[in-house]
Amino acid sequence: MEPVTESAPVRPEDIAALRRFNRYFTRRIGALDDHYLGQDRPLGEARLLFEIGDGASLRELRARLALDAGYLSRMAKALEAQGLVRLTVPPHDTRLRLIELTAAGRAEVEEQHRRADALATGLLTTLTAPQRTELTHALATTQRLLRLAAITVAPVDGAAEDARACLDAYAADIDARFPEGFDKTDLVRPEEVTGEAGAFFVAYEEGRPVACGALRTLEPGVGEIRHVWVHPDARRLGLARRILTELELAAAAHDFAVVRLDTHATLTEAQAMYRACGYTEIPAYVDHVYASHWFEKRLAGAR
Amino acid sequence: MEPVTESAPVRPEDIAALRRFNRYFTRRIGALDDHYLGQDRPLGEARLLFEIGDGASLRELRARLALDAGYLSRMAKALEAQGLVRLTVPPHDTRLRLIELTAAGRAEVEEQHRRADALATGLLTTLTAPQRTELTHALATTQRLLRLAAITVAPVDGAAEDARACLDAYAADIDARFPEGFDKTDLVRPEEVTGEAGAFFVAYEEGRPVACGALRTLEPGVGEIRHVWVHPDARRLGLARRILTELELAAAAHDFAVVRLDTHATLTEAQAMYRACGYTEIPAYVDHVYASHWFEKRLAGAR
DNA sequence: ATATTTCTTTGACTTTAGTCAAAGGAGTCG
DNA sequence: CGACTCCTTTGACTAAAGTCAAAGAAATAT
Repeated sequence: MEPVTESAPVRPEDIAALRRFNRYFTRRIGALDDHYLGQDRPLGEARLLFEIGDGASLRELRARLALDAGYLSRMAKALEAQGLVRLTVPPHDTRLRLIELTAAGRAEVEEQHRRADALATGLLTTLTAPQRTELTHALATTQRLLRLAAITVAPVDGAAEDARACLDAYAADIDARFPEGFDKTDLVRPEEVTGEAGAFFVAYEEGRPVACGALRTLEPGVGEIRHVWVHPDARRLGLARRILTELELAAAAHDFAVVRLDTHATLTEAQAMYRACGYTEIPAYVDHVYASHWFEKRLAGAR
Repeated sequence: MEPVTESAPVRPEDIAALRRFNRYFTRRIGALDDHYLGQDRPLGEARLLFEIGDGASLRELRARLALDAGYLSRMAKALEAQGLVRLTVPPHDTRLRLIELTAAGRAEVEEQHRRADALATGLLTTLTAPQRTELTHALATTQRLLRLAAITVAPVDGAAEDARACLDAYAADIDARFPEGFDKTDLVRPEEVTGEAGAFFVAYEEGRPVACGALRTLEPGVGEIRHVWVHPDARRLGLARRILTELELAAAAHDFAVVRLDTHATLTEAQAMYRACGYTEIPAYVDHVYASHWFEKRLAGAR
């Protein structure tokens, strides 16, 4: 299966705007940043130092920064020789190396932060207070949409690791949020969301699953949307809506004429979203302890 | 003399927003771009190729890209050996080298453009049409404010080269725009905008003068603001307003209780700006052929 | 016309960044 | 226990990026 999203052709002016911005930004700001941040230190080392944070294993850093093992090993050694980091062997797995900042290393990172702050401050001082606020809003919007754009939604098997991870997180979320708790046996079973029976989608941001949604057969011709969940870090991006769209497309492809779903009374934003997406409230079609509102949408595109 | 702008302290949340964005953008988008753009070619060469455009001298490129002379010379030779550029000697100064793209070089640059377009398109396809529009607006706002933030306004001598360049551009602008034309002898004389008599400000973007404004003594205690001009490429950023603010601060520092200015009937945006900045329309205080509206502002901060 | 400056080229380097493969010690799984 | 996998280290490279200084040819300033 491939992604099922269909979308309008991208307008040239939007492409041009993005490219113009990209060019301006990398030339003017990004370059500055790298230059000031590194100062005396090679950029690679500076970046590594920065990424260590409160300690990490070389293995993690290698994955995160996409570095060659040998290259990283040597950089770590170089930083150790400069007294900026400490390399230790974790007792639970002596193959690994933990790397953490020494006091000197922490001072260096803080100096990096100070410089970056000074750079940002220098830029902002020339703006008036309302302009700064406007900029902050525009940056937030830009970042939100770029993040959303970089997230891909793909159909996955309900039994796949990513799917289970999302469902577990979903269950834990619900369980923590509602006094009724959440009974894990109430989750969809993999076979309910596979092939003819239904569908399961996972959204990925930089390779990590950050949202999911399930579609299963409620009765012939009627689908049920369940477990629409978004990782806390990825909320307020408009991701739930995208998952919903995918699920509806899948529902149409499964020849469902109608999809239904239920939601909890306290999730008012979710309810607002469903309404905005064309759902109408209906009487209870099923009884879950944690459900208190039921919605339905008639699908136009069923074949 | 130093810049006279006084401004509110920068709020930490604005600094944080800018840094967060910077980090996200350079990591996610900027990096991608470089990687795809270069492809088989060293990044340095790819960038150089891109910057040549419709031809340039090595001297220009050296300044623009901040490259070492030797390094650039060698890269140019490498590109020439690959048949992508042609190096010629301009007749008017045989020390210089002009570099221009050959057909093959142009094809290569176009390929770069295509790849960058494809990259941008790929990002944008996952967004809905309204989201794309929203992104484009947010990008435009961000870029406008970042540009504005990166522009510095400095007092310069009225006889300085940059000042004269701005005034010449101003005069040419007016001359082209109004049927009455513009008589250059009507420009302020350097001594009118120096020291006790007045002030002259030039705004710089990446080292180039992009706007100016003059303050001169009209009569004791009364200043006159003249020649507020913004380069066509730097309009709609809010730069005129910034120049105006600088001029008013200078006027206050010169103990002017009042500043006046005149403007042409057709410059309705300018008039709106003056009104928004606290100017009120007054009867003619002087007669320039091209003036048809006169404004005045009483300054609070005169010492 | 002479001195000074400007611009490019060349030689001789160094540093940074990165790759690849071999090797060896530690876990893990059957 | 043995095979296999994982993680790091080390050696041996290469390519890219960049620096510095000397030198030569042309323009420009005095």
